[in-house]
Amino acid sequence: MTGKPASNRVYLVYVKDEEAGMSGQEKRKTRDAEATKKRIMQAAKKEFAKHGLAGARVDEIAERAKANKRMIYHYFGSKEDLFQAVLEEAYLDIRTAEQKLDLEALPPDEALERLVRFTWNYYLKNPEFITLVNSENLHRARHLKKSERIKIASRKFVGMMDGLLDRGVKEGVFRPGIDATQLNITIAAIGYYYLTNRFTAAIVFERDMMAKDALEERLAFNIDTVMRLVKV
Amino acid sequence: MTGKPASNRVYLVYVKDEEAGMSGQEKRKTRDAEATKKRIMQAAKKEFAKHGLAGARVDEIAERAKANKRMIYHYFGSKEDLFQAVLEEAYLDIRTAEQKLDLEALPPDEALERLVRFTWNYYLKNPEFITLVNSENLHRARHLKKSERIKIASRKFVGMMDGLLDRGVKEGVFRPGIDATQLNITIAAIGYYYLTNRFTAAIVFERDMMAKDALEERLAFNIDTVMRLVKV
DNA sequence: TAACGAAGTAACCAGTTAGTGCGTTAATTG
DNA sequence: CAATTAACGCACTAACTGGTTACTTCGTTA
Repeated sequence: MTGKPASNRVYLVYVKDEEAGMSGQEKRKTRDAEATKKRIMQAAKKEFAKHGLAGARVDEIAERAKANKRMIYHYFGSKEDLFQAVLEEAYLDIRTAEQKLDLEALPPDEALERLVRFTWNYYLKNPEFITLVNSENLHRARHLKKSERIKIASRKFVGMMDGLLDRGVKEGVFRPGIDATQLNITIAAIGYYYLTNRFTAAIVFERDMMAKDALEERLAFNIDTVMRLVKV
Repeated sequence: MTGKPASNRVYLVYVKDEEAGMSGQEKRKTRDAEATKKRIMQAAKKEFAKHGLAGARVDEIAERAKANKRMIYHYFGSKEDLFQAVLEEAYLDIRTAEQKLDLEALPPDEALERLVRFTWNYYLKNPEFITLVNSENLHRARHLKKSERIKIASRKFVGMMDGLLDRGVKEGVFRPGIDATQLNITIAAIGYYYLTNRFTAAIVFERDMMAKDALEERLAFNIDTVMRLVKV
């Protein structure tokens, strides 16, 4: 009736996570902002990859990350901002891995084959990347547009391919006049399409697209395709 | 107080759609199940293509179709069933168009080029197809799996390609040993990937992917890629 | 022409979902 | 060690959304 009404909320005491017999796993520290952020990012990557931006559920991400939903909003601001963070990290990861291929140290044709193999294997081992990119394109690259870091990393990547093609032409192993962008897109396409559309393709072609020999056959076919395209 | 309470709903009188000066367009009949169904399908195709299955809004579809939401559930049962209907129609449409190409009447190399051109142009003119397929793959082809009609149409399509390759080998214009499925996937991939990922690609490659000359360049590159792949 | 089934409609509902208010608890620092 | 700061958590809500109820009205046909 008078003054402030007493809070009717009930708060539980923190439960120590030292459950008996649960050792072996490194014990989660009680407070660790970076670790929590990382767990949220990982969980979000999975969830966004599985259901797309619209289909993903923030509650699900929180649960998977073993974090409170409030933390997501604390660290990332909104569902969309979280998506953007996840997407940016995914792009940066593949671009970084590409830089590590050290293609400059190899003869042009070997370098190109290595790139085709790498691209294929990266998609294969990081299926979330493909789905995230699909989602982002459904949203007309609205999020990627904002990332300056991605633009810089992309330029470096395109430059690397330009250099590789030039070198191949100079050494007489590649025919001249090939556009680096077109080649890049093709290398990505022949792997990406196979993997992203493997479910519908399995029905159309009545094959198990993910069988070990099917995957090997595809990689060999793709290398062949690219080599026939560039060789003199 | 007693007996049935009177309905408190207010019903509006049907509004005749003979708005002054709106002629020229063929007047919509007051009752036309087929037309309504078709409008719903078209609206759904747009909405699903634009936002994906999860992102699409049934209310939006109803509005765009100028139909009542109840009609969607009356004709299609559920949002998912509507998606399935739209997807099936989309697949049937491209498979039908392919059959009409009459590739058997052409020399093998010309037939193949025609198919590459057709595939590219079909994707270009039917952007919803690509996005629907992406959505369906996000859902692991859950809906397509149920469609027997698609399976039959697919078999016919694969058979056509098999025949074309065989004929090319016999006539000595194609090299032997090419797998029809791999080739098919590649033909689709190099067009599909370019178009579906045009938004992120525009950022990575800093190009306008949809500029007229960019599109022409890509088609030429794709034809070249396929021809180098199959020719002896 | 009465009557019946199909086409059409608006209001409603129950469950979901992104996002918050407001509090507690652990770590850090003066 | 007191005070401040940052991490964390529960309960809640406003808006949304797929689906339904309960009707009206049109077109056809027995």
